Amino acid sequence: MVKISDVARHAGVSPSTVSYVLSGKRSISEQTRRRVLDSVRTLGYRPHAGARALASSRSNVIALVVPLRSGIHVPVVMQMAIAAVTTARTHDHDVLLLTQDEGVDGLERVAGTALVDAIIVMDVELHDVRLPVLRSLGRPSVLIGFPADATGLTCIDLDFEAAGAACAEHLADLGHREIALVGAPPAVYERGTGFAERTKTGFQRAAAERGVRAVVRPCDPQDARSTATGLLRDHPDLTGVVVHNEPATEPLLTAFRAAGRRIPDDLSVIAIAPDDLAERLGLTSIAIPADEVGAQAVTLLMAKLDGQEVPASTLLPPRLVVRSSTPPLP
Amino acid sequence: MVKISDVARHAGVSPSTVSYVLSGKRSISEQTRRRVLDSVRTLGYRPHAGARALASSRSNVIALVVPLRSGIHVPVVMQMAIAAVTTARTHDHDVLLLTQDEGVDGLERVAGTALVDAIIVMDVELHDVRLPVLRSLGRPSVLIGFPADATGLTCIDLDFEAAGAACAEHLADLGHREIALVGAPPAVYERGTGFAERTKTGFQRAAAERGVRAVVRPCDPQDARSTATGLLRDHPDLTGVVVHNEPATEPLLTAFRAAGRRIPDDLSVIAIAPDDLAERLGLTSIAIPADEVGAQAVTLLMAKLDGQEVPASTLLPPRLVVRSSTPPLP
DNA sequence: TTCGGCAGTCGAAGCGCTTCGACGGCGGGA
DNA sequence: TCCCGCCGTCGAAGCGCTTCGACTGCCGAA
Repeated sequence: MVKISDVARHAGVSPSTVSYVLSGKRSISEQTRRRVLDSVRTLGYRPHAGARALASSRSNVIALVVPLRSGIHVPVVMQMAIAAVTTARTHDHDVLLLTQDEGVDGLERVAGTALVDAIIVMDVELHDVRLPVLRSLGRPSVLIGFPADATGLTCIDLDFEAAGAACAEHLADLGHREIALVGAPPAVYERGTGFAERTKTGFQRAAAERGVRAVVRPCDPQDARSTATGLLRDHPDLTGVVVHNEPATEPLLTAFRAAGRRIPDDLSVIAIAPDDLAERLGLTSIAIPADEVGAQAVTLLMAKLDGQEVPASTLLPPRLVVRSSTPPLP
Repeated sequence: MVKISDVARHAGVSPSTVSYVLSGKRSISEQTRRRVLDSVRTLGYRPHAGARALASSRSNVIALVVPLRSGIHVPVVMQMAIAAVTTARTHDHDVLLLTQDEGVDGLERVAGTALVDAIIVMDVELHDVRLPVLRSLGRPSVLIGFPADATGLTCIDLDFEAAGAACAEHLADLGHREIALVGAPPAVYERGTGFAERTKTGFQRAAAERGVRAVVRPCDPQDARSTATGLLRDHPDLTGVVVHNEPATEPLLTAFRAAGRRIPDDLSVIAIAPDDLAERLGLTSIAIPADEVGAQAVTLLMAKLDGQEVPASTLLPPRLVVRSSTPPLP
């Protein structure tokens, strides 16, 4: 293994000079710089990560905690992870993969051993047990998703309120006068805050602003059929539906069709769902911008590592992709 | 930060004794052991990863290179990755996530800086440019998938030959007398060796042993329709089909139906494909055992890190899951 | 009784890097 | 002309851990 003293000898300088050339933390004459860099190249020098971490108390590694539970959409997670790794690399950092099931211990371990400098947690829950730990860990962190109480933490996610509003506005623009939002299962709403609630708020506000009648229904995926028929019974003039409930999306479409509504002829549909699902079903949709979330999470984390102040919450603007399920009304 | 000398002082021993208690590399009296472990616990000591790596030249981290190209099935990759992390943890190791596009440089970087002790590469190609690097890196590695020339490397994957055979046998058991394998696109076969070829070999061998007529066709996903009609025209007595071509699976089913064959009444179908696809389509199938592949890859790597000899190639036995697409013949 | 050997412990020497303080030389202001 | 201060470089002191050799008792064999 070639070490910094080898480079120093080869370049005719001291090890500390080599270090300063490489880190740029002190001014070095152009001539010395060049000589050192030449030696680095010809010797193929690579600083030892452990030694560097020990001396500088910076490992240049961040932890990424990925979720395991079944409700989540794997491609979205993967996309975020890849984006995170790619972005981390542009900041000269690497990514350590942790699974949800390591839980609190995992966080304490990687932070406590100084294996990582900072942490990204995906898929935080409303009352996540990891929150107090993250707050007291003494290392920067970024959460993907919003817990009930995010004080002292940095969070990022899609702006679900804007997403709800965008859906309502799109339908209003097309001429719909009565629209519905079919949301998460009742249990999710009962738990209080969260992305489900936000979508609803945005949807209702935008509809009100446009003078469009708006109804909101929760929906258990297994009750898709009854939700659909109930909705159509109570609101026979309904012409537009927003579905924010990934597993229920396909069943709902089936149920609407079974109830005699052609899509999109009789009923326009927008999904708030991963792009591949919407793509496959040909639905106008708002996707989770996974790449952007992953990349931004890392960017925020890097800023925090640099000691900068960052906004406590980052809401990414929704992007509505129009597909065949929301044509203009005749 | 509490360090080993703090523990030593608290326990009334020397730092080296603490180290030996923790590593178990020298015998320590039960009494001292207990005292040290108590101190460790009450002080909440965690060894500094960087210091440990520097002193022991072992980082206890392995790299996992995940593929990016579009052909791959994301949930399978994710499942392997999770299994790898979980298994690595049982061996007291962590996993660093690398993306394919870091390529050769990435491997040289993480190995050269001693950031990782060993490497797992997923989705190796037949003539992967990373192979020579892996061979010369001086660190253990395990490949998931088989390149054309695997000398000096450790590989693991599903046993596609056995999978092909299992499909043929299952159909033979059910009473089929003429069966077909619809495989990868022609280009894949032309490239020579690889999993496509192996499946074919196993399929043909088993069919021959059972006295069943067997035909093999490559298939481009966009030519699914013509492949299906051509197959049925040339072999009107065909009653069983094995599809080993993930993207073409659904189009092929559609094409068979369009050609007037009911599934499974007129035509039994087996897929060699990810479980979720087969599940969704209700097809009897052989899945890629992602969990097992990921876990075993890590186990092999750990054995190599321990200096043990491991088999150059590990072929995981296929498991055929019977669903509704292959009922017994009347 | 003597002594070899082993179990249990310690001290010290690194592992390879960063960083702090110091120092020589040189340019510019007084 | 003198001195201050800055630029560029060096030496040395760690960062926290592992590990090697050495030392001390103590037991059992001779």
